[in-house]
Amino acid sequence: MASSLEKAKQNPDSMKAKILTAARKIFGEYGFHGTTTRMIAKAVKIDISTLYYHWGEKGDLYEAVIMDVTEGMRQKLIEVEKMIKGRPLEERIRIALDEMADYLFENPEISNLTLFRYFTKMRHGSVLDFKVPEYISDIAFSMGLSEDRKNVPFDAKMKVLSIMNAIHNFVSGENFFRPMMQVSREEYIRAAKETLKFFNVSAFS
Amino acid sequence: MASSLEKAKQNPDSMKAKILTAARKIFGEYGFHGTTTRMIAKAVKIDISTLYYHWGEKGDLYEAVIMDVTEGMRQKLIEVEKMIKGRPLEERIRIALDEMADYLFENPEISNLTLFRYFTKMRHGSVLDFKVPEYISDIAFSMGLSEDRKNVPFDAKMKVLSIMNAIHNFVSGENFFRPMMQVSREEYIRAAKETLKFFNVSAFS
DNA sequence: AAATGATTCCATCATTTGTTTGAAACATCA
DNA sequence: TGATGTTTCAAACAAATGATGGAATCATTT
Repeated sequence: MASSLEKAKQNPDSMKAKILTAARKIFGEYGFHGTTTRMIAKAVKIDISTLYYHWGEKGDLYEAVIMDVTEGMRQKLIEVEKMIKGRPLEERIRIALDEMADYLFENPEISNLTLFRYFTKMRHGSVLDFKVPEYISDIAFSMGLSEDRKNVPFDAKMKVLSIMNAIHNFVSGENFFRPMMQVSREEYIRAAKETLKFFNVSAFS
Repeated sequence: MASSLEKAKQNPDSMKAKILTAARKIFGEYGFHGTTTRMIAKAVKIDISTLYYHWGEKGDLYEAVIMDVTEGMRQKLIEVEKMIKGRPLEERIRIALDEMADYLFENPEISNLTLFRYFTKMRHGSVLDFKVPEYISDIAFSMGLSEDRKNVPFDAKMKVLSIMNAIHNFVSGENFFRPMMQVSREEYIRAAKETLKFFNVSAFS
């Protein structure tokens, strides 16, 4: 399925991979409709037809981007789950929030694209909305909100959604919020993390 | 400034107002770039040139929409502030969350448009990013997070942002999250409110 | 070196999209 | 009624955008 994507990621210097990387960033900033194939081609400094040669139509490239960031998140979540295994709850929460925030602040397109997907209607209905439910359940289980990894209660899922979105909000909102607060990036990230902990640590105690 | 908008809102049956209402909804669903003037015209069942006759260019209509929803939020917040005045903190939080959630679930375009604005770059830089800081500060003050209405500490603003965005997330995310949870709208709204209270009540105690 | 296949670009097309023009329909009021 | 101003629509335009064909370039193999 993702063999085209996988091949592209194997060598990050390949044209296909470079296009994907640029597309990730630009789709993340402007959204699907706000992005033109020409914008992406320009960023990679190639002709637009080269882009089409490698990825086909715009929608296919977008789909590849979504799969790419989804896979990145999945990997990171597995990594974090290993880090926190066995520790006491409060520590688990603190570490997980820290790690996820760092990861997303370094890759803000992930948050952007994720929120885009949650909140925007695609003009031609997107046929690509699987997988989210999966890792929401995984996180819920990993946080001890559910006995059963597969059958996670509705309320637990809502909590996980709330936490994940809160992180995404601070990451994606940086460009809007930070100028309005007039703080440095470091200060902003520090405060975002603290705010996240403020709400989450007290809630799970 | 908004006299054109005000005039339109005076008579909700006026063509100008009908266009505005449709624009609110469609811009909310598809975002600025995802919306075409033709989509809006079609929704109102008028010719596209009639739309231009009343509102001028797309960007101006969008701006009017943003001002409209912003004003709606401001009004609602004033209303809520009056309702909760003098009550104990926990009650204030519960009522405020309930009220704001109800209001936004009834007017989801507000949440959509708000989040869009926070997270999306406009291709031609939007010159319209005032006012948000204002009412963030107002809420912080009203919640007792700041002594001074005008000079609200950074961390308090971050908390308010976090709360407001959490509500917006559930409202705007309904179309994505609810099918994935397989619950009714009522059930979803109930759970959203409970989740909001779960995080916020414990945090402020 | 020649042949083959892969990659890139230039030029171009068809559609969509933002916007305008000008004439018709409608309303208002002298 | 007729004249004047307002609102509406059909038609058109220019620019932007998604997409493609074909020639040129580059790389690889024989």
